Amino acid sequence: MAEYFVNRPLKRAPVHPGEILREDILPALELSVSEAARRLGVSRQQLHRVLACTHPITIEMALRIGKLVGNGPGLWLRLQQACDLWRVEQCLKKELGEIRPANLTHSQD
Amino acid sequence: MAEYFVNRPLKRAPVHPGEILREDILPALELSVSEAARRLGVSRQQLHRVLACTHPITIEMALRIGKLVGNGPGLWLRLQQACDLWRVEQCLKKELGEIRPANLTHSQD
DNA sequence: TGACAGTGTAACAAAGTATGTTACATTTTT
DNA sequence: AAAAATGTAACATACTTTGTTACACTGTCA
Repeated sequence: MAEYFVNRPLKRAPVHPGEILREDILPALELSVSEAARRLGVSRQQLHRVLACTHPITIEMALRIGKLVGNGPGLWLRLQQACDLWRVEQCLKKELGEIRPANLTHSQD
Repeated sequence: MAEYFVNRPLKRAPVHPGEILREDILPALELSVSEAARRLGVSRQQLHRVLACTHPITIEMALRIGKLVGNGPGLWLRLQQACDLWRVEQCLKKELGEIRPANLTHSQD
């Protein structure tokens, strides 16, 4: 038991949702990159950047992809947010360490 | 029963996390805006913009606030994302309507 | 009363980012 | 071989977050 469900900062970067899209989803739907981009209403380059994991899945993109794939934007947003969170956490470790948690004042007003 | 748990687009904009921070959290911690900003390591103006709900809680802000409040960034990110999602959905309704969901090909390779 | 700290609001600049467009080389398919 | 799809790069554009500065208003306190 123990640490399986502990919400702890990850040691390594989470999987980028673009990778899942490229490796699993598009093949399952038998969609080429070009055709997927066309149907999503974005440029081929933009989709490519997402699939190459160099650009994030924005909320707009998540809505588009969610509509095309049929599962809604939630999954893609959660995956992307995990990536963003991890990245920003790395950069901010030092600054965050200097923020002291505020204590609740146990006043009984 | 029925529609309470249905994941349906909201009719009205979700509550901005800045409002919760301003109305509930900061008062409970007995922190002024100026002091909270100082402890968060951001400018007073930036915190004010968040509290006034004119600016979003970015991931960086969520990490800072989560550290100060003591509950982590998750809550703030979820609330903010709900706002963002709603806003973008409003702007994209038309375009999203034109995206036809892809059908799974039931191939048995 | 006056001094002072906190707050709301606005304008500006700076830095970063997502996206479309264009171009070109390489790979795959027909 | 021809055509289509893909990977990669550079550029411009628009948008956004943040800090800074400035000013007016409020409440507190000596």
